[in-house]
Amino acid sequence: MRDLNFFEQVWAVVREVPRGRVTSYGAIAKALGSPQSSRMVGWAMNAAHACPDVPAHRVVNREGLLTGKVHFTPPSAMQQRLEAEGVKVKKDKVVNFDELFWDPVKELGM
DNA sequence: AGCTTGACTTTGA
DNA sequence: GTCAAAGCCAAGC
Repeated sequence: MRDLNFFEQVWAVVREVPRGRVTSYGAIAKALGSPQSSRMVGWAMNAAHACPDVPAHRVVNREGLLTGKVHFTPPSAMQQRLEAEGVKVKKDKVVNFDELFWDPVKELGM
């Protein structure tokens, strides 16, 4: 893990996110050791956009809001994919986010 | 080569 | 309780 760049680490975590589940930038950043590096998670997602193995649509902000949907192609693809996985999205916001939230630190034992 | 911005979060006032 | 600032790493200009 330490040998990988920040992006690689982020991708590794996001890739472990179960289908129909969502996580937050802060949770991933925290799992990497720096809760405040959540911004980089966003950049990582931007780079991960080219990686089909990295479900960036399952990554939302800490409010469960699809803040990065505008970076998708098309932007509505994010919500569409989430709904396709069983995740209800209302007004760009994940419904039952608290239940659907997937914490890498807790699940991965970090 | 250096400064600014960026898909966020936490903490301080 | 709400507003403002700091912090993180990388890419763009």
